[in-house]
Amino acid sequence: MTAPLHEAHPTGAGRALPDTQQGMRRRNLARVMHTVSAEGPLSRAAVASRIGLTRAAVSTLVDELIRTGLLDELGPERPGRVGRPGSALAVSGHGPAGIGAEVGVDHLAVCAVDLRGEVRVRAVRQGANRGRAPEPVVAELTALIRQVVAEAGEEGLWPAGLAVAVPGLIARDAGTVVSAPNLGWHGTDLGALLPGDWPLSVDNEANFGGLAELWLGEGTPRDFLHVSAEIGIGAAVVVDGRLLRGNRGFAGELGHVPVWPEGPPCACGGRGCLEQYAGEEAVLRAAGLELGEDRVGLLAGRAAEGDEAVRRALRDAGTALGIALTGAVNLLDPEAVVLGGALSGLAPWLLPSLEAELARRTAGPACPVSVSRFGPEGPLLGAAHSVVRGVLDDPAAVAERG
Amino acid sequence: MTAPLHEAHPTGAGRALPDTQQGMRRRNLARVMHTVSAEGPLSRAAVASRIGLTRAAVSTLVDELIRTGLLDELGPERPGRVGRPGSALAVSGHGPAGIGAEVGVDHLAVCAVDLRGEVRVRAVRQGANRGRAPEPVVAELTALIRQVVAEAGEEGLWPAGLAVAVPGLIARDAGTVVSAPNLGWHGTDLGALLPGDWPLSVDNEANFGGLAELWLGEGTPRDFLHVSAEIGIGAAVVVDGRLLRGNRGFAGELGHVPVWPEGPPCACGGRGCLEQYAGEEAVLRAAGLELGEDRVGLLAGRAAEGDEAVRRALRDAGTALGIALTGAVNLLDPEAVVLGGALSGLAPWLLPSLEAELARRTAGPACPVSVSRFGPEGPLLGAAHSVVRGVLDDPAAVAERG
DNA sequence: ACTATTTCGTCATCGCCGTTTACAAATTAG
DNA sequence: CTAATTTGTAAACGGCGATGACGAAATAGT
Repeated sequence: MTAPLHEAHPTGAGRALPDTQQGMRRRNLARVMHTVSAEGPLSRAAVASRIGLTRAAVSTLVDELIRTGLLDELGPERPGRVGRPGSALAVSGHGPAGIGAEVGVDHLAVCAVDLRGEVRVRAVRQGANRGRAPEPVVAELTALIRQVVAEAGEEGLWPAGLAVAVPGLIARDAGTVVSAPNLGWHGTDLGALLPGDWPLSVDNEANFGGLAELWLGEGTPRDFLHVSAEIGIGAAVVVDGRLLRGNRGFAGELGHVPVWPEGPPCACGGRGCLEQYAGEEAVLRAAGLELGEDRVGLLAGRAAEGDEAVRRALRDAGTALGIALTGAVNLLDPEAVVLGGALSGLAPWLLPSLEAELARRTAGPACPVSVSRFGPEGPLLGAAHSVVRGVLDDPAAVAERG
Repeated sequence: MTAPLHEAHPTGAGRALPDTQQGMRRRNLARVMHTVSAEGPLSRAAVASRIGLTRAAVSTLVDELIRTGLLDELGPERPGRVGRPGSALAVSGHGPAGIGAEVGVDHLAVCAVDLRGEVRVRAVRQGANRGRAPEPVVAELTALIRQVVAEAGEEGLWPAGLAVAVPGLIARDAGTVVSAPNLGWHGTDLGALLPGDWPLSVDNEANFGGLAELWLGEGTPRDFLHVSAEIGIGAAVVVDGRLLRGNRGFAGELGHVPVWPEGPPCACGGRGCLEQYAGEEAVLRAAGLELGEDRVGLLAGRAAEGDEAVRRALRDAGTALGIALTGAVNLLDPEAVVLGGALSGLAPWLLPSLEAELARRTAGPACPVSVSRFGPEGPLLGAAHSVVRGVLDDPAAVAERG
């Protein structure tokens, strides 16, 4: 093919904001931050060559970022090459921090992450939240948050925002929990219950887990499916480095993909949904176990001991997951599937049947399936990092507030 | 919720090109073109208020676009309001045009679309292409293209690019047909067979059909699933106004989503794929008909006559489609599902069972299903318009060449 | 009919920002 | 110790949108 290829879905069209010189400046500040953040200590010249601007332009951008405390000048690099050594720049470990919080079925967790991406403070509170009213649970969470914020403050960090991961459906662009069956919450406006001191975002646990994988996973592609399961089975669909939320924000409801269309009825109104085969309750029932605390640990323990009923239950769950994922993979053609959340702990017993099913139903090479490094920590990390990313994406905004 | 909400998946990060003033200018030229194109004749002041720039800035942008022949000044508007009437601007009907081409199983089609979006020239050539070698088919297509280009030239249009719709899998960012089972083509490099005179793009028929729906459909949302079927069943997944292509460019293979996991074996290696229930061959077989020309017309005709076997076959296909779409809708949460291509002609008999199945398996309000206005013309229109969109997206580039 | 008001398009000026060019500083190569 | 290379900065330049003012062309009010 001699002629250049045309892109049929250009992105330039959907831009909403007017394109002015100030916007250009803001975007370039963001690109400097992202580059330094992603590629460690870097000289001005190195940044310039990476983002395609001149050294002079980068100098003024870096000056501004140093003035606002978002970048630190570490001093001259130890040279190995010819020429004057550059002055290493690094993202500051002080200043704005992302506060992540998680409402789990069995615990509450909060952490503070600095711009470098390091977890600086964390606090966890064990205790079953299933069936408790939102108000006392959120009150406890607020106490934890205030504690973490205070400790972070002692280290020179101030909260740039708060992100809360919840196991349930969240209304898009609003902090309202539409439905969290694990907790028994419905139509709960978290924004009204949480402190309004900082910018707040609330999102599905699976989504934040997927974002953690995208931002922190090593070698994670920009197109993948991140599957995580508690009682429900959720997936984060990441396309071209962006999380797909869907029209109402309900995208990723893998748990209600039909697997055997005439299977057992499901709460959603359908029959034979994935959740009926690979959901926590279904697996426990198939394994002959009862509901209780630390159900994943129980399953993993029994499976490791060689309990045949448990192993068979997990094998069957893997098969059902494989069927549902075959559909998803055919529809989305992702570069990889990543198992996170509770699934990562059960992966050894799920993976064989899952991968077999996926391979059996795929013509060419099957989509690779891997296990998240973060396990149950993914959502919390993803939440905190979403705030950090927000700062990296618009450093000028934070400079105005800081 | 008092605090502003934070976006967890900012787009600013992935920008590849350096952000310079020339880029800003180019983007603003594009925004002017898009605005005028989308909202009909508009004065400079109206454009300015819409895109957020000042009248002065828009004036210079418009001057440049008029100089390069992309915009026309129609003269003073007839005023209904107080104040000096503006001078109406419209997209030019001369200059660059998009050439769309389609390789169908039973026909070849080519058309030329001007920047206003109007089809100015079209040419169709009936004749079965199934099983023919690529070379003679593409030679015929090339002749049609040259004919259309010549006729367009007489109207003052010159080709800004050529886009070809093919019923099959296309390698991403290359003009190679990986597999087109309807035609019997495999690994065919169309770029080498087609004239290299213009920028070329090749894509799946379903994708171009979905883009036509996105760009030309009235009231079509920016998030939807466009399903079309010939022998295979393909879907265009449109997310936030962008076509989702997937890692290898194979996204949207709805035909191989498992519907009944232990159903009849499929060429893909799986069992019970949607194609085994709603694919053209399967429906014809279930209806007791034989393969032949104009198979869709045959089915529609018999169904209209009241043939019970045909109606039952279509009803069952609708049910299978409904099951597969339930999975897709749960995964993507689109705003709508649109049936296009051959399906639009059969919609009266498919829709009832399809919608019933979708509603039965959905908890809240089911995702609305509609039928494309374009029918079998969608892919051709989408292809031609993709070239036009490319011009609107970067008018400066075309000015350099024109 | 005449004036005031409103809106449109344009022009000159200004400010912002990345580029270009030049140069001093700091290192390695020979 | 000199030449070559690379870094960071400063000054002049040029492109581009914003600002403010002004004439042109319509309506609204008297």
